[in-house]
Amino acid sequence: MFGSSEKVADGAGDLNEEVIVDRIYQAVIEQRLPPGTKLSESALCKAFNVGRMRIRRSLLLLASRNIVDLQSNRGAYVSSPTSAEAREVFEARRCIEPNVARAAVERATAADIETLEEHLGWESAAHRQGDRQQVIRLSGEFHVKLAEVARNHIMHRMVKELVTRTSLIIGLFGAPGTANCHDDEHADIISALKQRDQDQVAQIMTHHLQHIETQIDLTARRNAGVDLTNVFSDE
Amino acid sequence: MFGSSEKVADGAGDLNEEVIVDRIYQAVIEQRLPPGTKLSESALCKAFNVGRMRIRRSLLLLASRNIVDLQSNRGAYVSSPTSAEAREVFEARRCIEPNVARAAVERATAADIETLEEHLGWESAAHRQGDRQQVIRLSGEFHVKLAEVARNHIMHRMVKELVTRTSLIIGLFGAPGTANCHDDEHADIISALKQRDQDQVAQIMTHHLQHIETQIDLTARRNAGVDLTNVFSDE
DNA sequence: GCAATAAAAATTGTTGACAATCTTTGTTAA
DNA sequence: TTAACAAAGATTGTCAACAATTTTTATTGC
Repeated sequence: MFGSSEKVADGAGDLNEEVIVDRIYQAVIEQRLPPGTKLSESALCKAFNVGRMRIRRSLLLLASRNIVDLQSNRGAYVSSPTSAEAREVFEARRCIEPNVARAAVERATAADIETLEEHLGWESAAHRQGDRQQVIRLSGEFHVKLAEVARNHIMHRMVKELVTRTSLIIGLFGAPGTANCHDDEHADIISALKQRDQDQVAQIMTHHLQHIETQIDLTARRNAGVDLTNVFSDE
Repeated sequence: MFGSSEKVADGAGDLNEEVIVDRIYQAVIEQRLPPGTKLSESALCKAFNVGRMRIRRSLLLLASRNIVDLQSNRGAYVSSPTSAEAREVFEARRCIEPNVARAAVERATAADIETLEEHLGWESAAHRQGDRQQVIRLSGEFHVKLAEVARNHIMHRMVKELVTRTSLIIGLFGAPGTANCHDDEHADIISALKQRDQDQVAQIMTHHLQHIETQIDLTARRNAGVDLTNVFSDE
């Protein structure tokens, strides 16, 4: 329940940049790291129990994905997308994800579909139990997992970045308590996937993304800051 | 004509990572840095006249875009895409660039079209003069400039990365002397752009990308290495 | 009490030295 | 001559100390 337990928990230790970047991605997706949160080097060093260089490299990578802003001599902050940037993110998703879904139809194995259905099960379970954080995490991850099924590393990486940024956008512009997605639309996607109907999958995805975009309002801006030590504790 | 002139030329100096990354992108696009070329830190330090840290950060950024491979304890090498990766790059381009072209139709100003036509002029001039390196550079850049017209930073960045990787792929798999694109197809794109016909622009782009993909053969693999000091000299 | 200023603390940026690893060179023996 | 091995050299990875900047705290004057 405290940051340093990171090291204690898996004493094997020495996480590489990829792991650190991924953990921060996760934290952003789950909205445990709201936009604007300062990511100080020393705090991250303690949280992940690694040297400062490792952290700096991780922050650079996150900045190159627009997940954090690196301000000269002032430190790293979780990115706060502007409304213009938000529009770009959604446009990019509308361009890419329907095609990702198409590719997923082409390449989905029975095991893939099973995995997605299992995921959907978790999603609706979290929804029923009112576990908001899990709902957020799982609904975002659905898109990433679908991109995995598409078996294109470039697009997978892209979707991961876009989903993460969407989480930030929803955190800033969405109505409080709004999740990323409605799981029933995810169910429709899986259903079309099983029927191997590329056009329909693409169409549902397009509509789904439009739906998400509808749920946000580009005016009000919440701010927030959290304690890093707690964010990265073992749950 | 030699590396250290870099500093002498613009003594203002102190290039930041963005500039260094961009210059290496350029060099890769123009195939002055063939796949497999070792990018040793000391050589780059001399070439750009910056400290090692700056170079290491730049290499990390390039690695995160799959332009260079970072091998532990062995150094950085210009990426040598496998045939599988090549397929992923082309698939990604087919997914993204037709939509980029569509967006460009939506947002192109008269000035934008003029810029593109001017660029096309340079392209055909280079083609006529048989200046292969310029042909390569300009034909790749056309796609990047089109992405600029689309006014979406995410997609612009994406196209830049994909075009650069395509240069590597052509260098490895393409017939020797093959350029990136045929400029007449670029002319068709501009023409459709002027008519504001989104569907047609997308269709031409799709066909154009297929054409590029056709020109490569996924069997033979050339190797090469060059002298860094010459590559980054002022032309 | 409040604003402005100055000192102190904390944080980030950079550099250089050292350790670890790989590569090359040279030597020896089969 | 070739292969295996050892030493030397070069390159990359890491760390700790220092410099530069920002943020916080304390003080002074109004």
